[in-house]
Amino acid sequence: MPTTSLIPPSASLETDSCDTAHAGDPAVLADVAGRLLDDRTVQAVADVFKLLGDPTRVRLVDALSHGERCVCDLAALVKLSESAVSHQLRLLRSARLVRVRRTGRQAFYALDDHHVLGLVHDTRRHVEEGER
Amino acid sequence: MPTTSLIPPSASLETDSCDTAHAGDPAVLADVAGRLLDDRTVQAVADVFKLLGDPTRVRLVDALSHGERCVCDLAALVKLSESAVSHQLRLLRSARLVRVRRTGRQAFYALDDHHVLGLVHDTRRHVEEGER
DNA sequence: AGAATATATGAATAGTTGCTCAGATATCAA
DNA sequence: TTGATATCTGAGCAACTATTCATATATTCT
Repeated sequence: MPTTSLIPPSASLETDSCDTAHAGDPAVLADVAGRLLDDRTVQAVADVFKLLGDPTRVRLVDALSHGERCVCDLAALVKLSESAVSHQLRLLRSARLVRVRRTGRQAFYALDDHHVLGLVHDTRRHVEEGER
Repeated sequence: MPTTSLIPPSASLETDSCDTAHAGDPAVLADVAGRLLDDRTVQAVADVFKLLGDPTRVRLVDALSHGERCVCDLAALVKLSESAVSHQLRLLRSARLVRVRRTGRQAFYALDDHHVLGLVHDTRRHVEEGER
């Protein structure tokens, strides 16, 4: 069920939207407005998606889905410099999507979030479903 | 189960990674490399996330989750110009995340993808779980 | 101690993105 | 037709991003 509102989508007659001051049926619109996600949540959600919205970071998450890896192995897997990988891992780490375990001079990164893999898998299924 | 590989994550001894030419245990690394998502999939997945990685577009998807809406109502809901909203809707539309239904001079947009709401909901739950 | 290795970090830069503004298109109303 | 409304589109610009390069830090080996 895509609609949670009790009031039907586009009001009674769909011709009474968008006159002066750009107001649709005020009652319906106010109802929807009251149900919108708050700014903080919207920003937080967008931030997570933005982090996953880069091929390099998707590759890193994908690589880490097979177990923890050190920076230089990750660099080899995603075919980028260790510096570039380190920069990206820092972003993922500051959002707690990955965590580090340091041993000697090596840093082993691992996924630190049971949701992230799910998101990537869902999206993967979605794009594979869409190409036809 | 986060790990799909049959070969354990960091090889037998975790000290045999990253010598010359940045190769960890070649066997393990090659195994992981062979399981990585291909470039096309990675790019497609990142593209979807990138699309959702913007507060305005998250707001639009959220607003549309309560039913179809015309451009100017959406503009009022997300508090942006109709031009800005139209630009963003075009991006969402070209990725088939939303669809249009034109009636007279109005354009009613609706979610065109049963996965997208799920992604937003999952991520919302994730960020709300993370703040504590 | 000194050299080599693994990672991290800051600055610089090329590329991208999201908005505004002005104008185009299309529909409806008088 | 003329004017108003709803949406779309292109150009321009300020802000952001991902990489590279040079360098710093920290650890191990000889």
